[in-house]
Amino acid sequence: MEGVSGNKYGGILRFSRDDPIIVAETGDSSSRKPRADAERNRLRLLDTAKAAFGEKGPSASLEEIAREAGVGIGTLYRHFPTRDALIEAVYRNETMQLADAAARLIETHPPVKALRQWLLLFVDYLGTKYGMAAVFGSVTGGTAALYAACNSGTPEAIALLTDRAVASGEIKLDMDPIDLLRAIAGVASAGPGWQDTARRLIDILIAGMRV
Amino acid sequence: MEGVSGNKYGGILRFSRDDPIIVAETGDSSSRKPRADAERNRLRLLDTAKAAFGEKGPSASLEEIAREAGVGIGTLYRHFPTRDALIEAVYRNETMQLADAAARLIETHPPVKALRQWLLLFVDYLGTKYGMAAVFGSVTGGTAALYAACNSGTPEAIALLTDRAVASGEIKLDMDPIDLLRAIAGVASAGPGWQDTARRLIDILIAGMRV
DNA sequence: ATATTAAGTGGAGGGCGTCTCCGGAAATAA
DNA sequence: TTATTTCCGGAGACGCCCTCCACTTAATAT
Repeated sequence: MEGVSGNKYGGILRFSRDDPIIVAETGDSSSRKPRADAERNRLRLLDTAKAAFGEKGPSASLEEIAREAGVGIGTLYRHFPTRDALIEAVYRNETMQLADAAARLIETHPPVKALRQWLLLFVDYLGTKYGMAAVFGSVTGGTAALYAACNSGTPEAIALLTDRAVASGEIKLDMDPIDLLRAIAGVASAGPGWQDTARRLIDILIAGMRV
Repeated sequence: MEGVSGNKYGGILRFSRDDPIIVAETGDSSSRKPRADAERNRLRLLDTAKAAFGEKGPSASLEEIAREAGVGIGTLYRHFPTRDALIEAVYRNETMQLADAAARLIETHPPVKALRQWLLLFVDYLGTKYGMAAVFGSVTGGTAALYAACNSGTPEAIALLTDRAVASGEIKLDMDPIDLLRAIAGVASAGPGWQDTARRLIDILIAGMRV
């Protein structure tokens, strides 16, 4: 499992180092002000990458992304040393909305209904972002990419929802709740109409978790 | 649907001796006996590819497969014009065992138990064939590969099982049963220990389908 | 305004993959 | 054996990943 050295994407199976991405001006006092062109290029790359992943899935060509963004391939790699880093950066913003929605649903809905509602939102979300769905089922990206894409509050969001529902005594769940998302994303590889299937699956899952 | 259409060479996708499906024998009596070395190479390729997919997933290098099989890359492409064609050929035999198991379970177990038992078998199967699990969630291969890998009786097998369970009035299911497999395969992208998760998921699914 | 300097740029290049093409080898039929 | 047909196999064109480093340029110091 770990020894897969023949992988053509050298960095894919490595976990990303801690967060080079968030700018977070935590007073690193000594240094000079960051260059303006660097940040500009970073944003251009993110924009282009988002579009590319959206329409070609997570294995879109990085060279092409750089070309379309009008920067050299070296610049892309400087900003995002691995494909995972780029994917993570792209979807970080995106998935934050899901996390926010979770907080809102918790305040306005009873436990199980909130959970169900959020899962439905998750399906909608996968629907609007083809690349996103692919990331979840990705083989190329594997676990690393999955975790990366999730590290924006999604695990916490669903954990919050399921914990509350469990605490209310209405459901029981003896597995990592993120696997519910994996299961849902699993049907996203089906053809058109998968969203209906996904929604039915949600109801099955919730019914199956009820005590 | 459009994916596998690269079949410009006739008859390439013919399968081995006891395959009643494709052979179809439409009186091409005019031609000579197929060459022995061709069939030999085809089998060597299948063997090697099975091993390669098993340990490196469905994106294993075709060049390496050809090299290990001791044939030229051209020969590989002659027999299997696309990666999907090779994957399909490899897993056709494999999945037939699952279909057989379904028939057996139907005769020896009550409806729901048979279904559950078969799903557990499916998990075991994914476990022994890493490549197999990857195929289900594959992006590279996409839908085409998925369908290809499934076209060996797996859809029929699970349809049989679920139909029987539904007919018995014990469960209800308003979706393509193959999506149950997709959901299960979805958690296979998780890290080590995913098999336990998958088994718990099965129980949740079955509980959720109960009327 | 000019010099200084370190961060940032971009593309050439090596390695590996996919896929096509076709001259030549090999097996079958006569 | 010879003729005919099928099949082999690797060279070659091209794409992608990723590294490396000579050069550029924005931010500072003078």
